[in-house]
Amino acid sequence: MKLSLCCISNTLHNQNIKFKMMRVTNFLKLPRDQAINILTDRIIQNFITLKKTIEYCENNKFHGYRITSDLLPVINHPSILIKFEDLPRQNDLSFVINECKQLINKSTLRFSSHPSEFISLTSLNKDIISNSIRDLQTHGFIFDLLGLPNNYMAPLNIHVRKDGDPESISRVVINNINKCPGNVKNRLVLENNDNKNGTWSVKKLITYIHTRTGIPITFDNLHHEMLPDNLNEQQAFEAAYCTWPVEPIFHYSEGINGSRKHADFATKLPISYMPVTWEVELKQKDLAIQKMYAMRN
DNA sequence: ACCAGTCAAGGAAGC
DNA sequence: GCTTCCTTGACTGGT
Repeated sequence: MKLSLCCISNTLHNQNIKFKMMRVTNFLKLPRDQAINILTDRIIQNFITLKKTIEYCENNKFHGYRITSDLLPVINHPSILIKFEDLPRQNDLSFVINECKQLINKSTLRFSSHPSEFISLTSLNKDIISNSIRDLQTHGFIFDLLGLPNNYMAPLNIHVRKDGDPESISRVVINNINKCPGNVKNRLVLENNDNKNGTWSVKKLITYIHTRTGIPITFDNLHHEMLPDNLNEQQAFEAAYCTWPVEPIFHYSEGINGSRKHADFATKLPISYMPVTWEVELKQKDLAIQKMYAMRN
């Protein structure tokens, strides 16, 4: 059983090793130079936290790590728009990023990222699409900087969020995916979703998008439970599995009382019908993973 | 030192 | 057609 940590280690968090944020309103309140300096300090801190979190995963024999999308707060916001290379202290940034890169280079972990829920490749509004693609590009850029594979070994996983006619929505999605640069497109994968009466089950993603593009489909057990679309768990798992040219990264979580609110800990273990790495979306994070590894024994 | 309120985003759902 | 909620963890500002 291979398990992967999502973004944050609660253990490190309790030691005050945290990812730093910055809010748009706060940034805009300050003189731009001062705001950029504060932001840069926080970004450098974030790469140090990233390094410590990866080390923690290694030391605890985890099998993967989902890199947080909050490494570079607010830089892509339409009213801020800073290019990474325009940040000050480039030497300091290069230094911490290189440390992460070296660590990743000798690591056996699978790395991934799950860009924000608010990224939309389905919108008919051009600004929303260009904002979304810019955000994805930043993810691709960071993955490149960290020396991560430019392929599905290091996937960028997003949802198709809009419900409705799968034929017309899929056409919009595919068209917009094709606008993404190679370092995004080569890594982009799509995950099943679970809105009430929702559209994007594993089956629909495969039928309307995978078969036309080859884009791999991420299986999420909880989303599948909420929207099975006439496939049982094994069928959905195997159908999604077959869409990946490399070993898949799937998502495992449990809801509280049949809801989609994530539970603290697992009560059972995911069934790997075929070998996969499971990203564990449980609130107790690394503690939940450790408990799952202990349950196996 | 601590706590409650706030915040970024697009879409869904409720009225 | 408008408002509220969803989600997340850290920041902010008041005490």
